[in-house]
Amino acid sequence: MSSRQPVSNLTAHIGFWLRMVSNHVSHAFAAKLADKEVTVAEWSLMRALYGKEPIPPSRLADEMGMSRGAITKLADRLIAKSLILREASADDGRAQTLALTDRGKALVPDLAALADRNDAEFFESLTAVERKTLMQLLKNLARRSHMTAFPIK
Amino acid sequence: MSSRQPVSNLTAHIGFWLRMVSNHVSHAFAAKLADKEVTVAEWSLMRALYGKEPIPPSRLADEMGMSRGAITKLADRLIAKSLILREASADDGRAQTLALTDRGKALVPDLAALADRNDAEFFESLTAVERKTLMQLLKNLARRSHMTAFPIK
DNA sequence: CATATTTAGTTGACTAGGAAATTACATTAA
DNA sequence: TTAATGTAATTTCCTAGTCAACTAAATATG
Repeated sequence: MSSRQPVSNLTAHIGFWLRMVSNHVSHAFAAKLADKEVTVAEWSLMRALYGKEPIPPSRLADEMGMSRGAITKLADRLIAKSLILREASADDGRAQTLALTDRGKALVPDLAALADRNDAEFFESLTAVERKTLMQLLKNLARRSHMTAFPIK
Repeated sequence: MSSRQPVSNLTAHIGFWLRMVSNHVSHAFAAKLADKEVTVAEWSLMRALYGKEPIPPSRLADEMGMSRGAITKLADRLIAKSLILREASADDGRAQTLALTDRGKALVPDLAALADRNDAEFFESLTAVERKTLMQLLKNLARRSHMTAFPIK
């Protein structure tokens, strides 16, 4: 039944190029973060905590698009590095909250600068108009497909 | 030293939206492939073999942007599913080659159809002009940053 | 031509995530 | 007010990668 279907070229898909570029950008960012001994997921969690009240892991899981189990382990690693801390919630005996330590708070601006630099590095080869167009197209796609969680992987 | 740097919003980065959309597209594709009991990496390897002479794992590693060890294991899984086969190279006693089985060859067009459908699903909300613009911008970025390996993850 | 080096592939230890089971607490209903 | 149900987080088991060590074969060198 399937033998007559033509097999389209991979590179004919927008998704192909999207993944190609996205992966390279993420890889380059991961390499920059590695100098600070932080992973992309760790950065993402720290950024989510920055400038906010302590947040329960379940909310981070939703925001970051990861499972709760993954957040537990990710938080464990950040706690081991003294970048965040976990505290039992005052009002709900089941709940925990996560918050940046002073060390964590101090590190976020450095990492944010790396993120800025990484983005600039890849996209400054486009004109200002092209960048705006690209951003707008991507935002539209995200909105129309109801993409809400922050993209980690 | 870092305390006065402003911390830019994550959503200000093109890379953020790129990753958001790319991850959603890939996830949706993975779900479609799952019905056929194939992973994205498995599809990618099969597609790389399709319509070609047997290929050494080392070349697949380069093309797919994965380590050789990963290709060994990925190939093991595909062999277990009788979708590809591994043969010793005639001329080089160290080398192996990988090729699709008949079953594998027959499956590729089905999977390619899923890839087509997935891409259409996400991007048909754009106009033809917008799609073309997006594709072109991504291709330019890929070219300018010398992205060669196929994007797997 | 014997030995050193390089190359192809595999294997093992480790990392990071998901899904389901588990634990502990909270809420609802009888 | 006790039992049933629901919810928050963690733990366990599994998958799929990386990197580094290893094996075997090919090539280069003294």
